[in-house]
Amino acid sequence: MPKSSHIASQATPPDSTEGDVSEKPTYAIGELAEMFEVTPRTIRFYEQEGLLAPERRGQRRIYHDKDRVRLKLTLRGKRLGFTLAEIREVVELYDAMPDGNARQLHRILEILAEKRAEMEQRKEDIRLMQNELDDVETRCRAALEGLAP
Amino acid sequence: MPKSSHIASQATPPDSTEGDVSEKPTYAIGELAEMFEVTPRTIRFYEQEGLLAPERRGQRRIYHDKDRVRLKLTLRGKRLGFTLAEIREVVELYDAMPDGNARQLHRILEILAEKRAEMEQRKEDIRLMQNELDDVETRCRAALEGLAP
DNA sequence: ACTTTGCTTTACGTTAACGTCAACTATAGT
DNA sequence: ACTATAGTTGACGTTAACGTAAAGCAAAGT
Repeated sequence: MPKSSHIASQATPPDSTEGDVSEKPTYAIGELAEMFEVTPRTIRFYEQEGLLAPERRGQRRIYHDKDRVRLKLTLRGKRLGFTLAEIREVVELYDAMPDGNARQLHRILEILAEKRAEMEQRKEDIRLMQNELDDVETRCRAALEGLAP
Repeated sequence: MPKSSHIASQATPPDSTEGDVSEKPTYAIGELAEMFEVTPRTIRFYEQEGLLAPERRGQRRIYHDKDRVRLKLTLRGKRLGFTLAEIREVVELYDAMPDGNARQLHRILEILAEKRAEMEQRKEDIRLMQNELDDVETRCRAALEGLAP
């Protein structure tokens, strides 16, 4: 790849290299990383996996709010035990929406139904897990009572 | 390890090698595996990780209801995105309970509080995720409407 | 001009959670 | 006695999701 030296002939209006005053906010990879307490490596990895597609300004990645939201969704999915592949599947629904034909749209509805079912399962799992925690706590406190009354 | 050939001098009452009629049920590893749709390998691995400790009858592993419940808890934890290490931490609470001293018991209460917080986070994650799904579905149906009215 | 700071790619390393043989053993049925 | 059917212990392989280190660019401050 020839290091293309096109000198930003794009007329991005009052494009200040930094200090977007009253403009749509952009983030460097480090900012985003700190913001979500992940490493830049993680963010680049997610891009490599097709979960993010930030703008490029020269060599650097520029993240917009749209990207920030996506990262948030991704991390949320992770906390719920989804794999990156599964998350990408959902994320791609977003992109596939605007120009989707009928068959694609119906396919999306199918996937949505699946995910919805999984969420219900998770909710049930949480409910049961909380019961367990309650149970352990109760017995734990009982043990403490019977120890030093 | 000398293959100890002590011929089961234990008086396990009407211990039929199989066919426990009206007795506490026991399971072979394969049964348990099928029951939870995991492989025997997985179950052995969980044992190796300290999550299970089945009885041994000779060379074979014998699983009781207690073990079955533990496996169930483990898989539930996995679905919620916990690592085996985290799950073990909770599982060990169970064991550490009966003979726990005051300091240990308080430590358990600490961990319980942490887990509880995590569960709340998960619940919030689910709530938000469901909103997302609702949103996508709405827009998806709208796209279908505007396609073939 | 020089250094710092932050980013870039490339590439190999690591960890968790199993999968996949291979070689062996024990029990049950015929 | 032989075979089929689980189950057993290694031991190495695999995949996902990053970590880590190397080498280099580029804008920004001093």
